[in-house]
Amino acid sequence: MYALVDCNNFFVSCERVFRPGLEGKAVVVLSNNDGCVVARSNESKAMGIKMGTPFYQIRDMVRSGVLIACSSNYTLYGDLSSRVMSILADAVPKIEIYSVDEAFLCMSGMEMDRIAVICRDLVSRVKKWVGIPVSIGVAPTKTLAKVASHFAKRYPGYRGVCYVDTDEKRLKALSLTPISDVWGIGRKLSPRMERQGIRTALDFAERPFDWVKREYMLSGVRTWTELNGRIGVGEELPEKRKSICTSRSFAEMTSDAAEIASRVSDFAAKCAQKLRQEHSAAGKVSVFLYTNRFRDDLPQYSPCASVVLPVAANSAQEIVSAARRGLDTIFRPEYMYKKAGVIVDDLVDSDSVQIPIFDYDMDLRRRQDRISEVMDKVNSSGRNLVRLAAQRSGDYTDGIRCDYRSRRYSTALDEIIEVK
DNA sequence: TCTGGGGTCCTAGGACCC
DNA sequence: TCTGGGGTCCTAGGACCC
Repeated sequence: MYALVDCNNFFVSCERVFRPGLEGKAVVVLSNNDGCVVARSNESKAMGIKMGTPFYQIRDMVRSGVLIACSSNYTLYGDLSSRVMSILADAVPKIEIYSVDEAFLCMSGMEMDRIAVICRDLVSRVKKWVGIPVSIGVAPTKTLAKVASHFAKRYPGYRGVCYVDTDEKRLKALSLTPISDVWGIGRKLSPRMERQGIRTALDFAERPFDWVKREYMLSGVRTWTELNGRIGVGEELPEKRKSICTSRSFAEMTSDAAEIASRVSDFAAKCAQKLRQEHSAAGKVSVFLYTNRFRDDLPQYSPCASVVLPVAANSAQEIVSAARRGLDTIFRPEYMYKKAGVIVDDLVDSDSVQIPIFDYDMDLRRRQDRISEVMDKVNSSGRNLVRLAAQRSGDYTDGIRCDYRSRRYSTALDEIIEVK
């Protein structure tokens, strides 16, 4: 059995922990730049506000006081997430953290009675110890556990935990689940399925295997298998990432080459820092640019350039210099850019990097590694006190709008101590 | 005026090989 | 007019997730 633990309206719940006055109110959390809605309280969902709604469309509701907006505060959410996860990890032999607000608990070999005790306990413990409400879905496969957790979340009668542990319950649950709510069926697939007469998860699960395979190939078969109660989704998520991306939208569009170059340098330096944090090195550095896709009155351009490094690297100097070279090949001054980013790919373990035998300046590499080490130490406060001249004077998150930002309630103290 | 960021996996098709 | 067949590997783009 799997238990999927899902934090309810996670970002909103995090804000509520430190502002109890938000309880019972219609609240939304906004993306970077206060651009669009990324989390909603039940009350704001009930008002019809959709995920991804641009903020300007609901600004009047905020002004008139019927809706409260919070800028996103990912430092806070990350900290509360790790507190929740450590409580979950302590309760079961094995946990797979699936996202910032979700984890699968592996309950294999346990009696249902025991599972029920653990789950009930976790709902109240996480609420009491961290202040975050969670819902739990229990079922024989991950996809069914997701279905179960939706019921747990939607109907208070379940008191936070829903079990799909018999075939009867499975069929009932699937018949009440719209196909678009199924894990793995997204916005492109669900309209297509509906045209084929598939309205609910049960409609899909009842189609013959061969038809599913022909129409929806491997990923369709996987979902179909899981809905029918047999494991189709693999066990473990890899512990190390395979690519790392740092990107931001700009508050205002720009064509300024120097401005964009320094932004890209910031993103590249941030990627290098993330690489070092998980002891990885990148074999490839890519840069991408976007014009404003919502402005159909303006010419559109969204290039991407990749630079292959002769030797996998993670120093700020090397990653930034590769990113700048890539940028030079795609930058065109006649466009107005709204967003840029850097992706590092082909990651390898940093202490197993292949060094060429000939034509390689080992001394330079050692110096760069040493410089990175010192930079990381000095910058461990989170403020970029030491940076390359190519970077901007601030940090890569500077210049983005966040008019409704909460404080770093749970991490600010650590920061002050470290700076001292 | 104003529309996020960061990942994974899969597939089709091209390049290349014999 | 007419131009093999069958593999593998890589990559870009598209789908999905939160």
